[in-house]
Amino acid sequence: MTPLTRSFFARDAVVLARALVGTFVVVRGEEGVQVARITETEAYRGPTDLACHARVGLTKRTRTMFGPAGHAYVILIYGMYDCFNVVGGAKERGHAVLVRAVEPVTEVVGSTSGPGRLTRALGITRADNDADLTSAKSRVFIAPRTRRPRITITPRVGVAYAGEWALRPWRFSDADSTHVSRPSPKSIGLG
DNA sequence: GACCGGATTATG
DNA sequence: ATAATCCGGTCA
Repeated sequence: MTPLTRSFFARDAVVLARALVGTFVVVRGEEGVQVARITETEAYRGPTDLACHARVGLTKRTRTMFGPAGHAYVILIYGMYDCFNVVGGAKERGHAVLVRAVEPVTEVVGSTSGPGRLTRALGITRADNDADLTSAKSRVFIAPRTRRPRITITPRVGVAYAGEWALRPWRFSDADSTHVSRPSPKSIGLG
């Protein structure tokens, strides 16, 4: 599989999030290559988006987000789960897309529906933070989709603290895939 | 240098 | 419903 090029990623996170549904995550582990198709994403649109980590500006943690598009932004949440994001944005603006679910193409052990689950199943960790997803030499990269999925659009999950930003319809999922995450009870009833 | 609270999940 | 579990961001 051939990785997508930089220009694919260097776009507004909302546009990129939608375009990433149906693309393939390729992970080159020690026991071979794992491939999974992205079925659910969320856009995080830079410093002005109060749900986005970039809202605090350029820090040690967010440095990757403000770097070049097409790199991986992997962070720890709740002390125990890694989240896999893809850096977007035309001008290193702190845009990123969270990958919330994938469906296995090759054999993958464990559930891949849910941001914390897919990283565990695919073996993606913070060690992969800042990896260049446009290079076939990277341990992790992303390859083009082979068909255009039907997309379901909903508000983002788990960002109720972000006020009106939590209502933005910036979550994109494959309408025909069963491999999507279940919204946490906390996020239900937002409006 | 202490404290707070998550882009979640598993279990009761 | 709630515990598990770490660290970045914030304030002192």
